Amino acid sequence: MNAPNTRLNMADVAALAGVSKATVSRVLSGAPGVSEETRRRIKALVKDLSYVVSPDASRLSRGSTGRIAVVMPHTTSWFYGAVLAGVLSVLRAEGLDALVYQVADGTESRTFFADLPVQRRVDAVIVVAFPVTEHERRQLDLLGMPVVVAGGALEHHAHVRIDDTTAARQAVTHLIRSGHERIAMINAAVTREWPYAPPADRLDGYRTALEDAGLTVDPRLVVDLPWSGTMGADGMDRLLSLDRPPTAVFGFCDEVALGALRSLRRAGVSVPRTVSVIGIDDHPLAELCDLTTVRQPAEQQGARSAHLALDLLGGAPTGELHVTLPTHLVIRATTGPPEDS
Amino acid sequence: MNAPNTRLNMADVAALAGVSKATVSRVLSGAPGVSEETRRRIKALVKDLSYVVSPDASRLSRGSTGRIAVVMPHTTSWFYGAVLAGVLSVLRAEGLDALVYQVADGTESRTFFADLPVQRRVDAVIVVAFPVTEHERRQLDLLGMPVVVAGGALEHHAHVRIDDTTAARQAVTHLIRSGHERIAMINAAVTREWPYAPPADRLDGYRTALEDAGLTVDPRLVVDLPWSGTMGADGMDRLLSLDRPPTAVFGFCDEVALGALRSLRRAGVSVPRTVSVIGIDDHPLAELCDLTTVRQPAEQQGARSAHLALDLLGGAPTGELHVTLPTHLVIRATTGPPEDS
DNA sequence: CCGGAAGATGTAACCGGTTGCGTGCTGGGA
DNA sequence: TCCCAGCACGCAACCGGTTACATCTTCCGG
Repeated sequence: MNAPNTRLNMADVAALAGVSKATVSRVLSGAPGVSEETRRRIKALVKDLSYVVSPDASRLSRGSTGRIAVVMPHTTSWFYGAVLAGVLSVLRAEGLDALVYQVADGTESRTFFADLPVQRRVDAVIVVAFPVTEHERRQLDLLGMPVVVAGGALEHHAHVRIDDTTAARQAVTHLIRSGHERIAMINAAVTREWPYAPPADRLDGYRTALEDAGLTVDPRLVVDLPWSGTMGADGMDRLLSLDRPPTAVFGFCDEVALGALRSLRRAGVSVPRTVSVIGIDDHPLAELCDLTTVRQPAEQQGARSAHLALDLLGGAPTGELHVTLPTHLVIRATTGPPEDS
Repeated sequence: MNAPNTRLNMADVAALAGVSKATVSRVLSGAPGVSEETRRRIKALVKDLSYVVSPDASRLSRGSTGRIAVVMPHTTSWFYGAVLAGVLSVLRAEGLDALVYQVADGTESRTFFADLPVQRRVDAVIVVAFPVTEHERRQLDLLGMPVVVAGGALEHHAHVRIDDTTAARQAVTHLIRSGHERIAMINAAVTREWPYAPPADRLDGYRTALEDAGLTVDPRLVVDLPWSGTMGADGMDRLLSLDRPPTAVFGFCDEVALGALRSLRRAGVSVPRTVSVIGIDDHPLAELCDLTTVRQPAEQQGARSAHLALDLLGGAPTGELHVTLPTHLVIRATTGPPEDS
């Protein structure tokens, strides 16, 4: 294989093959109207020269960019990485490229939705677990291209997600079945700047699970904290300082649950003997920490979103545009019956 | 602000403004030769119409794509996500887009380096902590565009990384200073298919730290395992089955160390009383697990790589092309003096 | 032996910008 | 008053493909 020669363009290849650009183009795009022999000859030459078409030029005449934007608030945490992995694997199979936009804080978000830099650069947008304000949603509507939401939902748009309420119910129900009655929740606080839906849904699941079991919801056992790496630990500290601490704690996600575990360990509280802990996600490190949790399929959410985007691009929305993927309880070593039972 | 109108092109804007495309182009690209008044007028019109130039068309005439490829073996683990975050933040500031390629297993790797799909799609490539075979390296050389390696090194190319040997020495020296003499290492096994450099370097640091302290290197205390989520746990199990288990364990990275912690916890071994554990990375969850570790600046490595790529694109390699970032010992609760001291 | 359909290939316009060069206008110095 | 520098702007070619349409063969039935 020779050196990939970027200086080479289709006209050169055509000249070398003794045909016109049109014929080369037809061969390369698999269009009909070229004799089998010519086709073979050109293909061989192209391979020999390591010629590749310019996607930009191609885009210009064809109209589609062959790219899809993936927008996420950050790339560091497991969930986003996993969703991205799912998206990428599907797109790669289709020969599409992914343009990743990290839109972290409020300022970035504002400029992103004001400038909409994805305009004209991509054919579709996949928004990953993004707290979108009403105004931002309207901006997305104006984009004039398919928008798919992964790990969340957005009016007017296709989405792939889990049922947060159900996931929370699965977690809390497991605690109830184990015999717990004083069950706390450490939740992520939602603000107008951060209108993230899962906290409310999971809180709802927590509440209804308790109510369905005939247990009362004690507001002192629900701790709301702004999102941070140590909010689980902070929340647990607060719960431990109560007169009657809970016997079980449901964390908004695994990272929160792991934070709670740290506080319990430092306080010398035995887990799960004195306090049980459960989270949501099934973060890879949850396994290493023996954390009981409710697994959500992150990579699958990414993959399905990508498929949805492709469907939408194909113009034929064959399947359902609103996909909810199932979650599963994964019992490990941080939950058990309460001490007094 | 009106709806971003994708149907609008520069000719339309020019017609509306009563000028030629050339003038609009000059205004939009900040080129000289346009009166201040015309400039203002066109800018206002452009804003009013929410017109954005087509980056592809622009690329075609200008020659550069305004995009950079980021190639990584996977996106899920913290390190890659953090590097990506660093890259993205720098690129965004420069108005460049990032095309992310996930090249996971051997097959993907082979096709990636054979087809070099990044050709003509980007101006530069950032390769993140990627085990690159000799043949693949040569393919990269042929690419004819700047290549920067983040979290590793590659002949002929710029790179940003940490000194793995030093990092390992920092970890092991900390254990030695705490009084340990039987120090084990759980390392990632390198194969021809996976020619990843850090394992060898970190092993080297482990060895030299021991030798410098006058300690002998016991080969039974070095466990090599193929990379997996539970290799830390598996390695620790093996170490625990020795006649004389070590009093301290150095994990190839934090995930390995956390795996070791799980085995110790399950075996009922007290940490750090009976066995101390240390890793490398300072994974965000290391803090939640109170894991002592050597911190490496992942996001910075990404950011510096991006800057390097930009420098290289600018044609003026101002600074050093080989950057080594410092690592720091972070002492938490999984290390302490050995029991018998 | 002839007309015409089907298939292979070339021609040229077009996608949406960028830019070298040319033109027309203005103002200042001789 | 005349000449020319200098500025503002338009013209048109070009970037590298795609594709509608035209042209030329070739092979068939009549």
